[in-house]
Amino acid sequence: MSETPRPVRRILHIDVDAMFVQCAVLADPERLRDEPLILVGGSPEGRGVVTSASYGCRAFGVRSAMPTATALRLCSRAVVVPPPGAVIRARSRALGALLSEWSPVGAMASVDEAYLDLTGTEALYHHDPLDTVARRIQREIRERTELQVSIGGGTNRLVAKLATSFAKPAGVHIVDPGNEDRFVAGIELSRLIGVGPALLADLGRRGVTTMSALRALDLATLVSWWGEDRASWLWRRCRGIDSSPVGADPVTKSVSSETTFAHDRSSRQELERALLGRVVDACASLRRQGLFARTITVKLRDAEFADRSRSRTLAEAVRTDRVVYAVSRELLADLCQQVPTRRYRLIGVSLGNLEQDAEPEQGTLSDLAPPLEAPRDRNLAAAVDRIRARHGGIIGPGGVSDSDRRRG
DNA sequence: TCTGGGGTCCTAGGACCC
DNA sequence: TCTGGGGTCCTAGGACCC
Repeated sequence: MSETPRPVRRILHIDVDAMFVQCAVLADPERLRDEPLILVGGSPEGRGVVTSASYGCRAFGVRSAMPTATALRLCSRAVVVPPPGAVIRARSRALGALLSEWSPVGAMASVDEAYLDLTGTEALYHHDPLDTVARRIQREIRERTELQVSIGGGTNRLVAKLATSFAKPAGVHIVDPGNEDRFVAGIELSRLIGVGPALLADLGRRGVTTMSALRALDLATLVSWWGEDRASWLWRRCRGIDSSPVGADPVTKSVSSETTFAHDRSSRQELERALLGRVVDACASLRRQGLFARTITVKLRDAEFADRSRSRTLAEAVRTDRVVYAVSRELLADLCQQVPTRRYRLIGVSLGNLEQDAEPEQGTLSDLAPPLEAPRDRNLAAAVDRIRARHGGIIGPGGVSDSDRRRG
């Protein structure tokens, strides 16, 4: 079988530097424009953690996911602000729209990062080196969205993303074709995408603590440890090999809402009240995206940080607070019965098995059973959504939700 | 230091069907 | 009567990422 040579791919990974911090400044420039020490995250009194820290704070050792209280001990002069959700979503959309003008093949990978496949656009951009095109894109993003980004580039997504960390902040780092293997060889094992604490510990137990030690192993050894799939994934990964396409923006697979209590809760009543707030929040998000869900999952995290969940898949897809809460309440009861602990730190609900519309099929048994959601249920939910959109989220069945109360 | 909230993907076992 | 293998869906849990 003869293979036609595939063109060398030109992939960019665009990553907004401290996106949440930049957006906080854009949301409140008067107060924050000249402030070098900004922490975005939960309140230090509660159990909040740092979502994003300005580079000024990072110089003090502050990192994201660190408890806010700890971060303030390291950097006491920092200003703590909540995530500016609306600005983040708007700038993220603007970034995505701008990038789509540079290439038809691109995808947002999260609110603050995107991939762009420029393969085939060489003539369009005057056969300029990838580095030159990247800097042009970077400049245009700055001018049109006011966002500072770093850009990594290479022949595949993995290498492009790894390259970005060498570009931060505000830089561009391109790995030339043919240099992928050497480039990845010089990277710390813990920075390899997909290698987290658990895999690192597993490797450590087997005496593998460095990238060079991992790369020295043959595929057969890795297969004997983990089986074919995982072994070949890691074998390719530590050599910078990745043929995955850039693709399109991903479709939503689940919608969830969860909350950590300021203090552990134990009474069923308190848990149900908190659960209702999460259901109202998740269902509103579901409807905003025009979706229905068939699977409902309730999650509890106990004082020892152990998670337990119960889920149920319904015969038809639903979207109203009433039905989702009724099912969630039963799942919670089941969880409380089975789990010996009586103190919980977190409760959440997740909606999965999503569908674009939920028209009942004709001529099936569903004609015989009454639907879970009557049209009037859905109309009521839609009406509440409209009122909430006008007045800022104060209506819910049974009262004010947790997140609404926080907004005050 | 004591651990958020939004997600995606994977695995493994069991049920059920062909 | 006994046995098998593949496919799909569901559930629970866990790893990982931003």
